[in-house]
Amino acid sequence: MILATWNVNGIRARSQRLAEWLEERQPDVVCLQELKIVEDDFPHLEIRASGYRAVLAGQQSWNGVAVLAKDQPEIVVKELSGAADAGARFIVAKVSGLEVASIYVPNGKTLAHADYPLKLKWLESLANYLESRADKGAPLVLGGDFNVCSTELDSFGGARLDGTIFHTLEERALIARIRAAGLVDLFRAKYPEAPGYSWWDYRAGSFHKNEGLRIDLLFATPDVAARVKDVTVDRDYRKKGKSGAVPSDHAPVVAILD
DNA sequence: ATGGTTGTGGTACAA
Repeated sequence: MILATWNVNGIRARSQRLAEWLEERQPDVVCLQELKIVEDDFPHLEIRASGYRAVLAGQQSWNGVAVLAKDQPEIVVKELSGAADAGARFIVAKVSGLEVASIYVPNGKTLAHADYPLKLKWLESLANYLESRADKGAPLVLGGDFNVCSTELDSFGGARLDGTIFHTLEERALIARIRAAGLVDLFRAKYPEAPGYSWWDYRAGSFHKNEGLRIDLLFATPDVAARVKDVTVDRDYRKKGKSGAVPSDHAPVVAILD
């Protein structure tokens, strides 16, 4: 079984690359973020042509999250209780005996910006949701763009950027709460010392210089985590496609299970 | 060198 998460940065601009990636990678369950599309305009037919079914929380121009799977996912919930940000950033679906959450954490912009406390509130609400799950034993996968570098290792800036947005003690404490709720960071569990960057700025040759961040994370309950054989970043999908198609600024993160 | 690029939607704004 293959699980994945990918911030596509606009499903319209990325539908061809998405189809190529699905064809090549054949994931069983995929969390997508930054669809930037309303539900009525979502390309369900293209997704279906690739052999997948989707459920989503959509929004015009910004945000938007989906769960794709070869089997039809069933929506559990589309709103995160307690989160102040009303954007389409959260969806939980059931598929193949798993509960799958696809999330897009608010960016926060800067510590001085009004969005920063909203980001913390959103992460707090997520931690609350995970801690209060009715059936804590049920297998859960949580994939998405967390917009937080969990440690110095997760950022090209290392300790230099400590205290700046994505690198604060408050943000990191909330990621720690997700781990404390019993979820395993699949990449970090497998590779304690690898950077594992999944995002590179479009500007200033960041990808070429490998100045990236590991902000796209796959978490899972211990029963699922125990089945993980490998976790990889599909870096080739951060490059232009054969047809010259522009990439997302994020690469897919993939967990291969037995 | 205090920049750079992209997506969406509409010539601004978020990332």
